[in-house]
Amino acid sequence: MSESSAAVRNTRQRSAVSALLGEMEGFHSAQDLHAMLRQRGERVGLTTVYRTLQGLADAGEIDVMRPPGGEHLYRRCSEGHHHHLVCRVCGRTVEVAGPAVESWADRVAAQHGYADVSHTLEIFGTCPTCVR
Amino acid sequence: MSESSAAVRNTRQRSAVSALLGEMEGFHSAQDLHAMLRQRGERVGLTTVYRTLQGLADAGEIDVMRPPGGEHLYRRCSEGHHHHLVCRVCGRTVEVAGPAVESWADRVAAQHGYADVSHTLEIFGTCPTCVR
DNA sequence: GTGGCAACGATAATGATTGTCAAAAACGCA
DNA sequence: TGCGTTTTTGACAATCATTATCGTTGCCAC
Ligand SMILES: [Zn+2]
Ligand SMILES: [Zn+2]
Ligand SMILES: [Zn+2]
Ligand SMILES: [Zn+2]
Repeated sequence: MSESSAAVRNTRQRSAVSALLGEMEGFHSAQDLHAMLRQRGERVGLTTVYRTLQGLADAGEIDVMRPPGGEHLYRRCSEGHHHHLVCRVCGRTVEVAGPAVESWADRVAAQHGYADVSHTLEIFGTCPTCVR
Repeated sequence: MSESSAAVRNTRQRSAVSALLGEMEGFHSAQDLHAMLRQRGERVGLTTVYRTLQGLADAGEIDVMRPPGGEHLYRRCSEGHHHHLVCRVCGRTVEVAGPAVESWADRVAAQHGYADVSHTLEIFGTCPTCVR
């Protein structure tokens, strides 16, 4: 049987990725983060970066965004359901909450008899700094 | 100067793809559509299906959706800005309009000084038929 | 008709992500 | 601190949807 140990081990690599995410402002790709780690002299494999990010995402500790025609982007976020206002240029991100939107989505889905409702919502724009 | 011809030629292949899209209910992938065309005996290359779909999308005649971890999906839609309530199982789609959401997104972006605002929004669920 | 040029399509290339699996490292326990 | 078990790592190969090539085909304006 054995529902033994959840067994999530502390490794140098995991710490490095997590720490890096703590310092980043906007969203960044796995390959970006991997490159940054190498520049810092941290020795972490690309595969491990992908795996770690996926794990953190599954655990709800970071958010994933999949922009049109690009790689997946990751960012450490606050808890709870929220959405993002993201700068197309630099990735700077503002977390936004829209209770009205949430209820609207659920209501619309219910009206059409859809169950197990979820949604995705992202707002894109050019941030004050990047408008030049 | 010549603002000559938009030069969009009528071809058997383009007609076939467009016609097929007219009969489909929900969203379908390029590969799906290509397979359906072949079954009908239509001789259309996969590359052409991709190209045609992309062209139609650029022209605003069809909508594209990029579900998590899957291929791009295409569907012929009505004109104007709208969003989709999509069945995770069968792809059945309802077009929904949410003026309140549109203005909310613009307002939020403006409050933070973001310009050139756009957004993406999709609602997912299980349609009445697929709930069994 | 016919010539120019867009469209086609078989094929190769791309590129992010995932799978593989032997070697390395954690960690509970002695 | 040493050991065995189990997880994690990471170099490399594999996947797979999409895109780029580029010689051929065929639309269509004249
Ligand atoms: Zn910016
Ligand atoms: Zn929401
Ligand atoms: Zn359904
Ligand atoms: Zn909208």
